[in-house]
Amino acid sequence: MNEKYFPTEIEERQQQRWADAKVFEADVDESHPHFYCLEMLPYPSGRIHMGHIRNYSIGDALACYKRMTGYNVLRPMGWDAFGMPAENAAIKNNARPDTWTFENINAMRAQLQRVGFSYDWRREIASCTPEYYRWNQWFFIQMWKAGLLYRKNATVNWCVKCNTSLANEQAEGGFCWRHEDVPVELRELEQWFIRVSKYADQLLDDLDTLEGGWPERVLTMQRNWIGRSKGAEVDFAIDGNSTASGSEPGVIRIFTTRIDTIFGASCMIVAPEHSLVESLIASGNASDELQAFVEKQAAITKEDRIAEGTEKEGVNTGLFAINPFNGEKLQIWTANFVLTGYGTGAIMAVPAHDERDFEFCKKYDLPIPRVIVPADFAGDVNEPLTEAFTSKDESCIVVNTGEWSGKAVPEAIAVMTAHAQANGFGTAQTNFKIRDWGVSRQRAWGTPLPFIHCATCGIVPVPENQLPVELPKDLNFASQGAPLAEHAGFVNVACPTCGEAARRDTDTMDTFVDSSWYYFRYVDPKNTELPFDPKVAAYWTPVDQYIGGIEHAVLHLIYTRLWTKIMRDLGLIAFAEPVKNLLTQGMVCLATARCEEHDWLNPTEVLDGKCKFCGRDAKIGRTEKMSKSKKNTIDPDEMINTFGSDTVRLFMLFAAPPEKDLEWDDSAVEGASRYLNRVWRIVHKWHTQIAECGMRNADSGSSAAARAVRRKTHQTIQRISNDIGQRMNFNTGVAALMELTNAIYDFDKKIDESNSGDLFALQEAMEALVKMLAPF
RNA sequence: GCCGGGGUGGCGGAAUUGGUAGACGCAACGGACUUAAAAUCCGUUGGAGCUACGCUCCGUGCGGGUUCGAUUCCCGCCCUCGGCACCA
Repeated sequence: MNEKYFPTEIEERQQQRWADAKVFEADVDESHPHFYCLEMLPYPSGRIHMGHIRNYSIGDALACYKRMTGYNVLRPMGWDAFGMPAENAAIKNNARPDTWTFENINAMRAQLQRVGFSYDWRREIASCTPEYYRWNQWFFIQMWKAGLLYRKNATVNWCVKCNTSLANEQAEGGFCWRHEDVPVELRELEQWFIRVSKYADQLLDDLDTLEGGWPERVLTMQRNWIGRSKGAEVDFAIDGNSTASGSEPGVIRIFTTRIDTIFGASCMIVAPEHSLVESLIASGNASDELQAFVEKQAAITKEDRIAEGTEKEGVNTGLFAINPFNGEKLQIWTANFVLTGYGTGAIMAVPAHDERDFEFCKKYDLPIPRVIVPADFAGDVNEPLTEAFTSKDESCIVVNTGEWSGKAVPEAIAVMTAHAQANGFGTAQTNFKIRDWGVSRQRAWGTPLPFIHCATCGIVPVPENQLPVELPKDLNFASQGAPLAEHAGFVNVACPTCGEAARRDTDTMDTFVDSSWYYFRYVDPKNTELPFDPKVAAYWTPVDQYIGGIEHAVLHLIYTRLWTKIMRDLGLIAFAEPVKNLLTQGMVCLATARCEEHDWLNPTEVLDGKCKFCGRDAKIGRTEKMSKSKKNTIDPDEMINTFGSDTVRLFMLFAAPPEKDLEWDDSAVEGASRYLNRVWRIVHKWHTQIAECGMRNADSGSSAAARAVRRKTHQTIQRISNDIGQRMNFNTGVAALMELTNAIYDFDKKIDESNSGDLFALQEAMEALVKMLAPF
């Protein structure tokens, strides 16, 4: 037996047949259950890489399985086509970013088609086309009208490499999301913001409805990022006699989640940037020590100040505040660990029940009165604590707290908040870590903001019948300035309201706007009246299965959830969450190799542990995510030329469960290829005979061997349904098919060709095998 | 420090949630076919032991526990990978 199949030839022929038969095109069809299978759309960088192939192979297997089990499946693909690399290429070559982008799209589309992914290419979108981005502009105008979009002067994150401002989500930990080694600067800029705060509660609460469908860690990351804390703001009057001038009574407003511990307040602490400190210094009444401390803190970046292990430091301001609950006079300090930008920038320090406050008050010898004890507490409340008591047990009891003593913590919080409210010195308050989304970008290759600045009318939205505001094709990228602002034909317009000369907004939108709603456009990609027809969207959406990388856990995936809620409020859709099930696939990894002389080496440049170029030892490093800079990449095209796309896809689905990282292994790829050849050979050995004899009666003289193979066939069908349909464990599904193949080979040795029952069992097994292999 | 994942052969990983641990594959070794090689096929492959064509014991990070039975459940540790973290 020397037959071998030639994958490239077969695949090409088959792909043509699929295209001719339009098998992947799906439209609204109420007679079938529907399934929306979506993968995160790629940025058109120029080349498809293995990470893409893995992502789309997972989606393809699922989509194919769903189609085969009777679903009407929507499976689109598109391009996240605005962004920096195109603009950088334009600057470098003084060329047009659209030319670069579309060349890349064409190349990458051809690659994807060659892999044979089952996309409905009629629905392809590219976010940089006016047909697409006009709806970004339309959304912005709707949001502006609804008060969800506003403009303000703000301190924003600025990446010098991107040469633009960034949203908070894109500057996590003080570094740019695209340039992880570039710390962001802070700049004052007038910017557009989307009012995320209005949706903060929903964004958090609705995460509960995703439980089970989304990975726990993504839910956790989002919960952390949204960062809700419920508490109260309380005003502490500043003791008038304590100010040097005696003329400035004022208050300090603090935020606390534990108003029940207010009798345990030992002192007040404000941030060094707090207005109280500022005015104290301005009035000349600050001590030298205080002044020096504030200057010192101002010189330290926020990241350093909150870094782990930074010792708590503070200075007494000399002022006093009055505890509104018991009239106690408290010293007011300033300290490095109290930050502006969270809460009110001022706290009451309750050292007995907060570790940070404990550390601080211990250091500066401030009192540590205890006001919370466990329900079964039998000791002496006034016994000094050796550490903060921070139990979150709801049965804990409030003590030494006047009329509220003896109440359990939750009740104490409720009634004490009510008391503060009733007496006008406090209110219930919820704080969030998440901030409004700064969406302005000082770049030219993005969606123009559809607003006009008029000296008399202020900000005027472009009338909807004038959309899209198109990006000029003749921008000058050679100049060092901002191409849009320098383009007179773009900038200078008549005000739509008064007709006087006015200026267009010359910033563009964050590209995360494009990806926040793109998969709604797929359902109705040619619509010229609306972003999409709500009726068509009602059929296909929400997305049944979304597949993509974990890196978007708090970026894209939080923005798109927000956008969905906004679209719901605009009446376009009727649900709050866009994605029912999320799969975050692991990375594709490979060992790195490094030579002293030639730095990172491609695996093909290492021969027997030596560098191909100089013969020095090539050190094999850790396996890491494939990346160009480390040269540990494998080119999908090369692999497909050698083995065929079916082998590459089968290997990726078989080598690891989808959410785990996958280590590239050449031998295992060959194993996948061997397996497909094995299937091909056994089918070719028998297919003529089977085709000739047709279906046989299963009962006629079925042998023990035939019964065994039939049992295996049906067990395998059961396993595949479970592995793909329920668990999305493609690796065990492939293993099941390999077992069935082995069983067929066993049977092949025992088969009695004159026994029609044997032939039937063989036909049934092989037909089932080939069908079940199709999704992979 | 807090919240999640996870720890199983030489390797990637199974065990569909309390019922034969190591499926399937890779690598390795032995054999068949071949003048030879490739390809293919067959066999062995967690460890130890034995009176050895079968059987016994030990084995799922460590120590206990529940159970007729534990990789799976409970208690206490260790390690590891993510996320969060002076958030008041």
